[in-house]
Amino acid sequence: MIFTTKAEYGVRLLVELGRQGSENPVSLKAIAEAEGLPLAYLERIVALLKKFGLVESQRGAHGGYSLARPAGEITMDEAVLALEGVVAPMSCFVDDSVDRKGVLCSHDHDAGHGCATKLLWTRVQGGMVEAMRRTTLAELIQFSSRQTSRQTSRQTSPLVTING
Amino acid sequence: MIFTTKAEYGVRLLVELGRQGSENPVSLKAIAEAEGLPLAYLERIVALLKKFGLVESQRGAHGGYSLARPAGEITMDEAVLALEGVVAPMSCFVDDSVDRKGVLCSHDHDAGHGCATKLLWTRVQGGMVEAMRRTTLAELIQFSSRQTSRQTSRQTSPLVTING
DNA sequence: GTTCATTCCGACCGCGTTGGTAGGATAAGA
DNA sequence: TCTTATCCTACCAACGCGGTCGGAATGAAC
Repeated sequence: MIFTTKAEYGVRLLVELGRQGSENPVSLKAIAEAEGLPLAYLERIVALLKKFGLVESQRGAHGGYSLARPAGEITMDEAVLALEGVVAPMSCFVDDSVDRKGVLCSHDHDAGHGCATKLLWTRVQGGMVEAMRRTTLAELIQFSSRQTSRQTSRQTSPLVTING
Repeated sequence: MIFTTKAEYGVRLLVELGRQGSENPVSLKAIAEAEGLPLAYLERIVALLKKFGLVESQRGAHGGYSLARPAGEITMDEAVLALEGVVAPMSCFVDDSVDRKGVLCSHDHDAGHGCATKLLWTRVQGGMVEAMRRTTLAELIQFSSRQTSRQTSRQTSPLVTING
C-alpha cells in the first residue's frame, strides 16, 4: 500500500469539511461519527492539516474546524504532503530538480554507472504528483456527491489495470 | 516511502542482468558483490522475478540467472508487480475497470455519497502505472550507462518538485 | 464562575511488515 | 566427490502504523 490511513482519513475529513459549507466550524466529533472513524486518531490527523495551513480551528464550545481556503483552491498534492510527508518512491530518492548534482543516491558506490533506478523512480513520482496536483478538493466533493448515479464519463487518465 | 527495497534491489538486479548480455547466466554472488547487496536477501528477491517469468535460472556450478526476454520487452510495471505485488494507493482500493459495480470500497457505509477518495486514488494509481508501463528495462540500462556525462534533456514528465 | 464542549498535546502500546540472517537441501559442472 | 550455485524454510530484531488514554487549555453558555 502506498499511502497510510492518514491520507485516507485526512482527505475524507477535508471532503466532509468542504461539504458542510463555510458557515460555522464543524467539530471533529461530528465528522468522526459521520465517517465512522476514531475521534482520538482524527485529532492527530487534523493537526497535520492545520500545521500545513489547510484548515483553521476554533477552540472551545461550538468550536471545530473549517477549510482555510475555498475547496477549489486546495489541491491534493498539498493535502497528501501535509498528511504523509514527502512522497518519494524510495528512501534513497532525492529530487534533484533543486540541487543538480546529477544522481544523488546512497548507491553511488557503483562507480562508472549511476543509480540504475533513478529514472524509474523519477517518472513514477512525476506521475503521482501530477495526478494529485490536478485534483482539487472541490472535485472530490462533487465526485462523492454524484456517486451511484451515472458513470463518470470523463476519465482523465486511461486507468490501466494492474491488479487483474 | 512507496516501495520497499525489494523493488529497488530487484530492478537493480534486472539491470545488472541485462548489462551482462545474454551469453551465460550470471551468478547472484557476482551481482551481490557488484551492487553491494546482501546475497541471501537477493536470493529471495530473485525468486519473485523467476516466479513471474522475468528471469530464468540455471542451477549448479557456473549457473546463475539470465533475462527471460530481451530487455526492451520488459516493462517496469511487470517488474514492480512481481516484486511488490499489487500496487494500490490504499488497502480499500479496488480497481473497478473489471467489475463495474460503481464504487467498491470498505467505506461504503456512508450511504448517499460514495467513497470520497476513490477518484483521487484512481488517478494516482493511473499515473504511477502509466509511468511504469512506458519504462522498459532497456531504458534503465541505457540510462545508467550514460550517467554523469551529459544531462538527460528529454524529461518525459514535467517532474514537479514536491519535497522542496 | 462553574460547566460543558471542544481543541490540543504527549505518552503509551499491540501488531504486522520489512530487511535481514542461518542452515540446510538440491542440482550440476569439474 | 568436491565445489559452486540455486532453492527453500525458519527465525529474528527493528520499525512504523493505527489506535488509545489521560489530561491539559480554551471559550461559549448558563
